[in-house]
Amino acid sequence: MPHMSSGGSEDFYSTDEVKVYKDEGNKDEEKRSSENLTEEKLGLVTESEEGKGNLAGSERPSNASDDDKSSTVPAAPGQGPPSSMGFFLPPYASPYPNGSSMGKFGIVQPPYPGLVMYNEFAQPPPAHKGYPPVYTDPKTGLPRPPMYAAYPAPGQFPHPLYSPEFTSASWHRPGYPLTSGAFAGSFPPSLSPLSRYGPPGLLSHPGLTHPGHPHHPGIPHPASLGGPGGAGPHKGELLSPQLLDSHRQLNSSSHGDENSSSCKPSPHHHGHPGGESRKKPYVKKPLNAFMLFMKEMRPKVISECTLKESAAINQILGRRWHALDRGEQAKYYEMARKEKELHLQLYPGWSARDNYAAHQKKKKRKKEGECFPFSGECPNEKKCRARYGMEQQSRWCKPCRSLHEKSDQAMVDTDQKNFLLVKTKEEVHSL
DNA sequence: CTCCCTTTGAAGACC
DNA sequence: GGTCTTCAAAGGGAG
Repeated sequence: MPHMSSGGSEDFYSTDEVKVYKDEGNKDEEKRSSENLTEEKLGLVTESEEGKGNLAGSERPSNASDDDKSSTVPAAPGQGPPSSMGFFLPPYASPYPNGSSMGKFGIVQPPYPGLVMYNEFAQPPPAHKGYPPVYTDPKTGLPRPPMYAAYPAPGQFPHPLYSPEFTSASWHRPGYPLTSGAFAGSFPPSLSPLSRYGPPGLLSHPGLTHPGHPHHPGIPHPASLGGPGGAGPHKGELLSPQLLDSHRQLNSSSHGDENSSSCKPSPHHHGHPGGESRKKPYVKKPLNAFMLFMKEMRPKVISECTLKESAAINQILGRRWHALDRGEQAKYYEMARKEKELHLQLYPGWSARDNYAAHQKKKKRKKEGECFPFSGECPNEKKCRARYGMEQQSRWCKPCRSLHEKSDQAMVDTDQKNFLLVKTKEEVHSL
């Protein structure tokens, strides 16, 4: 990751880069990027398809050093040097705060032979590696291991499976905050397709019903717990009877003690607007490559600058995404592909359309957001931009133009801000 | 309390 | 088939 080696912050203050991604006046660049990206993406998937082994080989140089890296205490997010690209450390902790984990899965058996298990990550780190600090979620007050902690702190999870006898597997324990987002916001992308979804086979595996939670099926499906309630899909008809039953169990068991907090809706969870939908969990869309990347990189970016607004963070992440080379992006495309694959297997009848209905209100509002170039009403800049393109900005309505200028300026501001932050950090560091 | 912002990608809707 | 819209995550900000 040579381009990230300077601390991953160089992109923060590259105004030019901002324009590349933000100023769509740079048509050539955009077009190139767009076209090539499409091609590249196809290539990436194919590439990763063809070279699954390669992922661990040529494409895994950063991961390839797992062993090397594992010789040191793994850094918690934001603790490691920025240049370490910590997110390429094997962040394969499972996302499931209720104790379900990739590790458990690994222990039992891969439910889908077709799904490649990245066995090199299935090995726990040596015991001497220690554990990263455990943070406390300021909101929930619950212990919150680093988002991407590969090695959860001992004693943080009262789950029996985390007891010493499971030590060898417990390093897979979820390094997740028990977010109110009902796991939705808590899984670290993993090269494993099971990073978000509990192994379907385990969902109703009687053998995995753990003693503390007799009705707990073991591993909830994050996507299925998309609703703030985090209790399971309401699209029961979309689930297999097995899964449905599991989710019912989940609902009735309320996730047990330590996880009950995950059922509390978050004020910031916008998964499903509208009061009623808040009570009705649903099957979420599988994350795409960029979403996986964002999830992984967000804490890192946040730790590198004081920005907290997601919009700003996402802009940075967007630029970083473009800055990734093929190999690195390929990992995320591969992860996304597996996510999708697993999602499909878990919810064969599920369609993204299912979630549209719950957003009708929002949808309607946006639909109403038509461009009225002369009335000065245009709630969505992209309307004019899409309609007339950057070449004909003169045809854009006023709001669209000012919005566009504003967003450009915002980007510049953000970058200047970041530049100052980075500079300050560097100065402080040099002292 | 709810929605917006902001990003990219995937998928569905629509013409 | 091309274009548009919605939704995935996230959390501060605004109304």
